[in-house]
Amino acid sequence: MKNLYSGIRGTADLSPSETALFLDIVDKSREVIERFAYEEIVLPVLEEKGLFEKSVGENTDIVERQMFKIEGKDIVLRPEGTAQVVRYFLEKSLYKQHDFHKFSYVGPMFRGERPQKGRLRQFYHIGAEAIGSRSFYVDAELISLCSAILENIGVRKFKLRINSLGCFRDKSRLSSFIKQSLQEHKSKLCPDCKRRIRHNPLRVIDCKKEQCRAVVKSLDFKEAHLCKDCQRDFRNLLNFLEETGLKYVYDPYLVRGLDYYTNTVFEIVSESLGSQNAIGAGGRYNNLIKFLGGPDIPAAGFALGIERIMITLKESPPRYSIPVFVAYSADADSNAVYGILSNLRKSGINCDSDYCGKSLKAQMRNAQRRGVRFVVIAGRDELKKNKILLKDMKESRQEEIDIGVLAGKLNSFIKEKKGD
RNA sequence: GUGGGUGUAGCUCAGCUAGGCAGAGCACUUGGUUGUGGCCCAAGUGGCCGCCGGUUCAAAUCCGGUCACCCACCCCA
Repeated sequence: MKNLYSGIRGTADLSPSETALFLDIVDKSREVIERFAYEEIVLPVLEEKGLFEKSVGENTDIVERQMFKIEGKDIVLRPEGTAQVVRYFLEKSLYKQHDFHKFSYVGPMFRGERPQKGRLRQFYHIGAEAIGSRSFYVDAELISLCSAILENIGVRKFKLRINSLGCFRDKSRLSSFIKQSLQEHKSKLCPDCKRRIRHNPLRVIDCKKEQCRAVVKSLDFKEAHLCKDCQRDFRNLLNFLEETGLKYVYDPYLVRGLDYYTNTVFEIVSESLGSQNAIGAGGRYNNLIKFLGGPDIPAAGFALGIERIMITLKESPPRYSIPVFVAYSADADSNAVYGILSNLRKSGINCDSDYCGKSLKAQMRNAQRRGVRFVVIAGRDELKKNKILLKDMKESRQEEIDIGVLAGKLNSFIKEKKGD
């Protein structure tokens, strides 16, 4: 036998246990997101190409070569969520309804990168965006939401790195400062950085290579590029984070690659991830809404990568198992057997049976393997008396009971033995 | 997009250096006195050795290509 089809490169199939973990992460995230009063929205996977060119930036890798395009149309599979939420916000003129909005979303994103650990072509984001306030308390709230989600999920070791790029003017100033001052050190930089000076000078200060780090350190700019307001806001934010007990690492060399970021940028990294070590990242984008043709409204947000969170969690949640299995002997009346199964389900009991005509021994083995607590054994003689055997697998005890009281009995057993 | 590694049973892998019947463990199926799980024992099922081509009497093994996966770079969440 030969498989005719295989999955698309860079996409993943989640097994039942992986799916359980995935859904657990989503559930626990939603729990926290709700507590922080962000409203979940579901947006389409298809978007106009131009939206991302304009917001994420035409010179970014994402836009230049990682977007999946629909043949012959200016439509792409969304590579990220923020631009899309802003598109929705503007299209529905939500700023006319209230001046402040908080949204969250969960869904697949698509980028045509070469697959690697923690890097798929279809991957899932959990994101949150707060639109309409300049307050640093919003930045703090997003960061605290982000870490509360991770804690609730059970991600143990993560680090928050934070920086401020400053407002649009500060950011451009920093950019040209870097560009200029790096020209004379150009020969000392790695080939990648030599290229970066031209189209994305900010990324040079984020380079991990020793040689480049040394050059960047010698520039010693830190917060020098920030205007008074931005400096004050950033200080206030860091102060507040400290007051509320949120640990962070101030990293003046942290840069986010998307064009729309201004002021606060942050990322959450975990060491258990390998080279794709960011589980989440975000920041302010005070100019994006205006840039996309809307009013001058500030905003901030973040996104977490579900697959990357899954990698950091070694333990899967305990596998779902049914409490009841209906086994039967070969000579039992099968209508009666499947009738019992059906009635148990009507009584709200999760249960299963054998559909392959296996021996009773094999059925018992199957039930054991699946972690079933109670087995209903239906034999010909018992069925004739309108009875069955109810076996407690853990206690290794069984008793003969009337079919009429089975569901009630099981329901109270399940309640009582829950968790043991 | 660049570099390196790996493709053999459902899973984890040995076999490849030096060509000669396709292997192990786990899992699965059946059985070990009539109709009962775990532990143990026995037997059994299961492979186009990723794919295409070349060399050879003979290829999982050598050579060329190709695809996929993994890791790193890059990029990003």
